[in-house]
Amino acid sequence: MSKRAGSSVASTTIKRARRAAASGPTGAADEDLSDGSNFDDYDIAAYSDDNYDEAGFDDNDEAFAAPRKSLALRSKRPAASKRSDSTAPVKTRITDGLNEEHDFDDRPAEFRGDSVSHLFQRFEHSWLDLKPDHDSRPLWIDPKSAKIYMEAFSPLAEQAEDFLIAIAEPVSRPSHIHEYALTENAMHAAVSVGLQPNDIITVLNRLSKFTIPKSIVQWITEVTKAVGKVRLVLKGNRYYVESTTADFLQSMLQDPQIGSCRIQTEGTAADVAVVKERAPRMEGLVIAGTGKDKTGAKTEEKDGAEGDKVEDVQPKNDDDLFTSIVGIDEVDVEEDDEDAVHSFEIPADKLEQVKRRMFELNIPALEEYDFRNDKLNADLDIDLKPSTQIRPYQEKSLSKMFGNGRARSGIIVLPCGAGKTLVGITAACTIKKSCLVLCTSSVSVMQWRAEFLKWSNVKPSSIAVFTSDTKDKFEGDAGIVVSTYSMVAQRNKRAYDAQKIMEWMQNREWGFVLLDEVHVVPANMFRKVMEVIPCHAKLGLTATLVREDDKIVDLNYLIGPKLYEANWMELSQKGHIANVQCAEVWCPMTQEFYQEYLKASLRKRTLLYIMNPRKFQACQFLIDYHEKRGDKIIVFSDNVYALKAYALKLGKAFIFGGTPQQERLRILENFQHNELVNTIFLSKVGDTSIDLPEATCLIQISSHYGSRRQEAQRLGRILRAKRRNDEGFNAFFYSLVSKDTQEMYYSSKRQAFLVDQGYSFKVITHLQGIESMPSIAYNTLAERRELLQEVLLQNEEAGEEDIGDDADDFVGRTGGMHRAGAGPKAKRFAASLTSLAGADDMAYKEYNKSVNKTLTSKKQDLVGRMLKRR
DNA sequence: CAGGTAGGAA
DNA sequence: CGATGTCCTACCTG
Repeated sequence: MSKRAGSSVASTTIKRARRAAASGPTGAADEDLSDGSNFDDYDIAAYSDDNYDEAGFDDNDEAFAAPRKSLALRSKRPAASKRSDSTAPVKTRITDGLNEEHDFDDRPAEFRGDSVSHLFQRFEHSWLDLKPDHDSRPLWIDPKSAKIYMEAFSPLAEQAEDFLIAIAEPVSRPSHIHEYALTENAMHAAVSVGLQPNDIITVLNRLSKFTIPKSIVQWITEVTKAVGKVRLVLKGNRYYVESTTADFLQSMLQDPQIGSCRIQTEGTAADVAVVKERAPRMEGLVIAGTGKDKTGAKTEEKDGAEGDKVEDVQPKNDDDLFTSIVGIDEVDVEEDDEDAVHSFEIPADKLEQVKRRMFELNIPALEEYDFRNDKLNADLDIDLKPSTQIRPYQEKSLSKMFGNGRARSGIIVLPCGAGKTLVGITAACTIKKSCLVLCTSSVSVMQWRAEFLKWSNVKPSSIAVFTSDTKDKFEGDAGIVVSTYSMVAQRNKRAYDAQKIMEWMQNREWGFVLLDEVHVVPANMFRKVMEVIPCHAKLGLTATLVREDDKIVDLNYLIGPKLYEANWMELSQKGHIANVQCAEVWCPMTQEFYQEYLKASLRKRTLLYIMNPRKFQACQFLIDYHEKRGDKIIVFSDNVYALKAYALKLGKAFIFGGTPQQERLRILENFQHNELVNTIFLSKVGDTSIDLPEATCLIQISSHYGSRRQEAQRLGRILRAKRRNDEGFNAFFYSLVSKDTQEMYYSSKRQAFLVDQGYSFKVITHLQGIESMPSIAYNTLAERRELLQEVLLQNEEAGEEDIGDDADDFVGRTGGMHRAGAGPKAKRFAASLTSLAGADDMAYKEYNKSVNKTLTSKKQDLVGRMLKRR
């Protein structure tokens, strides 16, 4: 277990280079991003007078009055006006600006060209020869950073995107220019999905505006050299490492870590057992639910694609797409495989170790399950109901999984509400073996069971539920078990019957494990699941493949490569998920609150900016506005005190962790069906593990801690809303932020994920008509003072408790003990799988910079200190 | 059903 | 740079 992720020196260098490149604002390539950096409007003077309305921009657009900003900034850039060829220089400007105090934009354009040219050298690409017909080719490839920029407006964009998804990791996909990164993981995944390195290079070359740089070609060749040569298979409940070339296994066994894990069979140590076997092809396999309607569904999906210049072939299905671009015929990718397969055995408990080591050695193990030829495990009688039709993108993701007739392990990333469950169920119906479904909460356990019964014809007695409440077994030889991660990963004492079930589960061979919310798996406890359950194939499902620690890369060897990631914007355009208008509402602090804020300790500040009366008013206004429109509104607050305070003041129902199950159901029932209940308040419970009815409007009142996952998950709560597709936007997402507080920092961080998915956040500094709203709360100074007193009192109480706790700490509090020294050291850096889902994030740095730029010196000090303190 | 314990998330 | 505090979940026991 070497600490240093032991990739080769070369790859480390590439990683470093990539990291350096990633420290630029990843999305800056697209003009949408400049909307994200709207801090140029920042005006610190706003809170010195209590005049809330003056800062407003009365640009009335739908419900919003949003500032039209930053256009000036863009036009100030030098030759950058030609967007398509200027992405890199823009990045440079911002990146270097972070390290230096001066601001390039202050100088006239004609001077800047010269004085900063040295900064562009790294990104100077004019030496690359554009092809004569470069206009019709959509890709720019940066030889240094291995980033690819795609012109999303190109006629070939759709095809290019299919290709890029397969070979690279999407970094940012706003409307015009999409950014992808070529990474080792993506390459591994591409090859394991069946593409050959040469084909990748060929297609890239065809789509690129200039001949691919040598460095990229070399890198691709290098990285993919060993990929796909080795498989990991489960046979008769034993794990084997398998390859078509014995040499590979021999060299792998030279590695001490892997060699020591090998189970010695009879014969000399150097001898590798040879098994005769031929890998099956895709032929004959039909993914359930796709049936005959395949072409019909495809045409619907493809109708956005316009004329194709390069190849005049309209691809009929996914495989054809590649071949039509690549120009190779139905050549099986395993053509050069020999019929003989060599293998050696490893024990189950060394599985993770071996997989990790292989991953480090750049020989990622393919995990494929030849389920059609598995005679040992009983078949499960399950099929999709005839009425069930899966959508094109769901089929596409599954075709990645079953591409060669076997089931590959891997991860499918789909936005919430896009039918992840159905993808999982379809996969289970295709494999038709015993299946284990793992979820994070017991609510979703029940949901999964219900969905299985809804979409498939599986017998209810074949689906067992295994939680602390219910401990079933299924009837017959094969079946489905739905359970929670913690149930399976439990390492403490178990209840007697739970123990029984666990033994039963461990002694059978699972054909298929479905991992819901797979981003939780890298957590220390949950990864244990992988050792405990013997399974052939694993499929991870998630909407947000991000974590705020660096563990997301571990999924590469814990589960497998990312097989498919959907483009949110595309799904939204095609009407599969709602079209959401996102907005950030800036609420100035009132004078008296801000005074306290500046004095207060870190903890008090949180409450102060959440309870900001202006924010409350904004919330009240938005609720009123959307209720009148007939929207169903969910209000989120992380802070329970604020949640209660808001809800009680507005007379709305609220649910938090302490709400009993009965009452939750009652409230949700009312919210769903009662015309009079259109708004509910939710704490963190709403993020996961509550089956929320459909809502069309979402308001966040406290959004501290920059959790991108949470933000995306909350947004996902309204993606299902599709009722009013005719009106353009059919869902609304508001973040209420107290101006000039730490909230601004968190907010920008949280938005990074969604921005990379292509969402643009409008900034609202003034809500039209708020001052004329009759029943608006806290409109008098007296009321606000009273609220302030209450908040401060609340803080006092909390503070006193804290002192008590601290005193206990000296004695040694058990609560704090179990954490001490337990956690592994997590560092944060831009790593492959992370950035794949849009994890690279720079917004906050820009924020700091531009804030300071606009401040007067005295206040700059103040705010500077304030920002540093966090 | 309450209370305890353990764990995750940022 | 690590510990921090809070909220929430799940499990088990009495």
